[in-house]
Amino acid sequence: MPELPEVEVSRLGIAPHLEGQTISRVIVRDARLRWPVPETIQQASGSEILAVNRRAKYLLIQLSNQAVIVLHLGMSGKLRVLPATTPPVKHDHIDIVLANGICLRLNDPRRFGACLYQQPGDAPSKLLANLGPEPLTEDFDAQRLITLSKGKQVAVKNFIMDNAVVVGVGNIYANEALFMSGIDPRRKAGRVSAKRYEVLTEAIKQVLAKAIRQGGTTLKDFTQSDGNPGYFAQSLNVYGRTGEPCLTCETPIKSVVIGQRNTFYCPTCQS
DNA sequence: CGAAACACCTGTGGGC
DNA sequence: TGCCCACAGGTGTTTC
Repeated sequence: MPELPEVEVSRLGIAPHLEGQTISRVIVRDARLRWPVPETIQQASGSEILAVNRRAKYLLIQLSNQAVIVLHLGMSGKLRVLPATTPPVKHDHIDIVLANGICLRLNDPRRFGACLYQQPGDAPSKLLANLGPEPLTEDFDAQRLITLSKGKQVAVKNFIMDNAVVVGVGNIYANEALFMSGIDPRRKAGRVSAKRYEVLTEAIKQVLAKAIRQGGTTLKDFTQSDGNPGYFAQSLNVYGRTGEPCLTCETPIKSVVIGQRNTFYCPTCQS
């Protein structure tokens, strides 16, 4: 489900309901997520939620006891804010129940998501250790792409989807940013000019920012935390449009598999 | 070492 | 209508 815009939209949706509230208990109906949900998460009970932050596609719920609940939505995770009395449905794995009767509920059919509990004394999670810069900050710039791509044989599409290079660029927005930049996704990262990396950097920032403004991309099942869909799907130029005319030149959009992922591009506009 | 393949898991849509 | 296969927005691990 989520790339960075969808995670950010989720964060914006849930944060006002959580911040300043006290956790009364945590219900784990199924601990079998990507990693087992730790028993220690029960220690969150009684703590106040100070902030809901985001790093890459991880949501970080900062607690008054100095611990952090780390959530990742994987491919199919969804967060809803509901009355805690709402009967759970299939794949409603975790509830973070608040003292005011509201709960944050995680539903994740494929269970590729994660819910971890990081305490001050714990070894720092390796998950967050090797992440590149946030794409919407000035820490992410063209020079970084130019420097890191030197000599790289990997396809430029895989390069910008590498979380060590820049975080948050998933399959949809990698395809869209490369279309906006006129770059063939199959081109080797080391064979993209500095000038084009300047354009690509701005395209990544623009496409992610616009997607956040539009509430994310709803393809099959993404919904904002209020249950409404995102509206970015209607802005997609190439993703999922195999055989349909390029919106610039009317050439049929092509698809190829790169790095196990479906990849869409215009053979005329991108080189 | 870098690059590619594999793994995890369930639901859905298309073709027959 | 039903069955089977292919595929899905992510990312850590294994293999070459």
